[in-house]
Amino acid sequence: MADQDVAERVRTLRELIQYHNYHYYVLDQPEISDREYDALMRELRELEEAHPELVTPDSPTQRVGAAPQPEFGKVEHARPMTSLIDAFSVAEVRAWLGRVRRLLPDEVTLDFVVEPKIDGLAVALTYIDGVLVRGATRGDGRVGEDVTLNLRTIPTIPLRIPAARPDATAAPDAPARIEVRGEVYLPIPAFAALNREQEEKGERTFANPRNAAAGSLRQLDPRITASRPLRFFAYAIGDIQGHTVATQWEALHYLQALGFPINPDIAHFSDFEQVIAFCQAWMQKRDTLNYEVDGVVIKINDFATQERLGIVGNAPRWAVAFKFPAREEITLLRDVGVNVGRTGMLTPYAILEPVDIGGVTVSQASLHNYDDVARKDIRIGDYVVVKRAGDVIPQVVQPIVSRRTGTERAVQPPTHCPACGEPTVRPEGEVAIYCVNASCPGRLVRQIEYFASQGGMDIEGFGSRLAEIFVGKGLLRNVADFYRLTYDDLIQLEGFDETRTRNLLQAIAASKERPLWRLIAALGIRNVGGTVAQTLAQHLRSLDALMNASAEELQEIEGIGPTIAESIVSFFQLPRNREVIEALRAAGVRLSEEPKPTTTAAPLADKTFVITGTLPSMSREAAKELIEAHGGRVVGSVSAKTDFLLVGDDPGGTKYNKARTLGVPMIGEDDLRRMIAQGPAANPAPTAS
DNA sequence: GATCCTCGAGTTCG
DNA sequence: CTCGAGGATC
Repeated sequence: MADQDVAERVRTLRELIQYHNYHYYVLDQPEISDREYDALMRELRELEEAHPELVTPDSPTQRVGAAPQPEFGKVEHARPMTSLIDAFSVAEVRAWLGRVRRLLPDEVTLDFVVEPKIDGLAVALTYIDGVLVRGATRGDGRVGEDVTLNLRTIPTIPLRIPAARPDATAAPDAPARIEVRGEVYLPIPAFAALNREQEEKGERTFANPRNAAAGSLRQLDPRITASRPLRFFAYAIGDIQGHTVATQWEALHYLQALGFPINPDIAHFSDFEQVIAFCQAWMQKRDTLNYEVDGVVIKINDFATQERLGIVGNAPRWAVAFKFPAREEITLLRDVGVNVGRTGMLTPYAILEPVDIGGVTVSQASLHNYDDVARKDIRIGDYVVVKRAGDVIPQVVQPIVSRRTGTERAVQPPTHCPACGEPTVRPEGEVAIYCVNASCPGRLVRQIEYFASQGGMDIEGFGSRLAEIFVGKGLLRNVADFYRLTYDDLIQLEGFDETRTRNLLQAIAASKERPLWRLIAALGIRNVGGTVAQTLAQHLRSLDALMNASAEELQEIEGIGPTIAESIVSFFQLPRNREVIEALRAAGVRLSEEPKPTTTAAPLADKTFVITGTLPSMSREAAKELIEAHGGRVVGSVSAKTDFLLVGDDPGGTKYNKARTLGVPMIGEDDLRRMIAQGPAANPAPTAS
């Protein structure tokens, strides 16, 4: 590249970075992902390193963040609030240690303090003679905004130190002056509640807890800040007079003694392998926390050693931030497609420019329903925030409105079914849009798929791909046609040799003997899933009884109300559906069942379980059957009525946290087996999480 | 009539 | 897993 071009590129990069700094730090509305931003910074840094004559004092590489907003007073930090060197892999963390080692004499031994890196925003609190006199945001690292009034509304920030502590341990005297640094953040449940509230009020929602915390702290009216449940953890001393501390570990405990909340999960290691293990353990654990953690900060413990290593650019050499893979990216929404569900429900889905989010390439995401799309004002051609949370399934969070060019198109709900072309219907008061054509081929594919699925008749080896082919070839016009398929029908299909053909025919034949409730569920009656089907099967014992029952009779059954009863009656009123039943009967499918012998003194009687995570030695389905076989019930979500949470590896955050707040005992697979073996009275010793 | 609990339906990538 | 909506209960 010619020197002139380099100078031009450097100028362009600086303008771009400054623009994005402003959006990120001042407006709390980033337009590009952290990754894209990092790439810009990296390019600029490399160019400046190759051409030192181009470096200027105001280059973004020489500063952090953006200038403070004019509405707040400016505060100069006693010592600059630096940023951290990032490491995106274990190898990069090791490389950091290697660089540190080379800068120090061999006889220096190192030990490390590690802290989960909470995704909030950094603040500095100044106390003089024990009184909180000022609180500031980081701003550009040198000068921040005075948000004292807002910070004073956060309950865990002491207004006076030493703060009274419940354990009544003797607290040290307050130092003459201290600047305490820490992170202000918003717990995830509070963030979700806040967004719901904002939505109801028709105000803009926040893309993530960090933005919400930043937005809450930057309120000009402290009463608004006070209404947001912000929290605080102290993590460093910026400046101190009248007391000395020698290490980071000591500093943290001194802060705690003064009454500041410190993160309970900090640790101190002298073995670097334990540091690495800590990082990896936290990467696994991050979904189970009720606050966002985007990495682990590793600091060299000894302050004298820190001093020797010093600061390069705007980041200290003695600390590194091990960053977890991103769970959120920004990408282009290319188009919006329409899915036809088994019930005829039409759901929009986003077709995205493929983007890597935490190691997985995401190219599609459900958009739920058209109301949701309209509420979020998502348009085709928008850049959108895409999140892949602990639940793995990607979702489109919101559009980047400021990045619009004016060529974006609004998303139109379909007026005609994409599969059959019939006009669509939107029932009064419902959000969903339906195709009501009973013989819509799109619906038929999904109905067939559902009939054969694991929750239904469980025809092994028959999935969505085959459902499409079989319907397309006209081999299946309804679910009863499964039992008419012959060897000759299948062998002609692509990919079907003799073995595969025989296997599928065998699997279909085996499905004739499924329990009655599976057949009822597999029929796909609206509002009738596995649980309701079991209730119906237990009370009525045969499909004929179900078919001939009136709505009134059905409502006698506990758990069946007017809506479900009506769904069932109208399903069997359709001649088409009665014909299918007769065909199933003729094919020899089991349509009734014997009354179940009453279970005697089941050890888990009347106990409700919720399962989360991966169990060591059995599938969740197997665990469910085991519990039900011994009289217990398994439900999908934790509530006050839940007796036990069965916890496996990598538990989901929602259930785990709810169980913890409600005090629901947590048990492991071993505890469950013990409860079953020991009989009804046995209470488990809940294992530590 | 309000509130809590539970169920059904749809869903991504490799 | 999350959402919306049905059912039971006060």
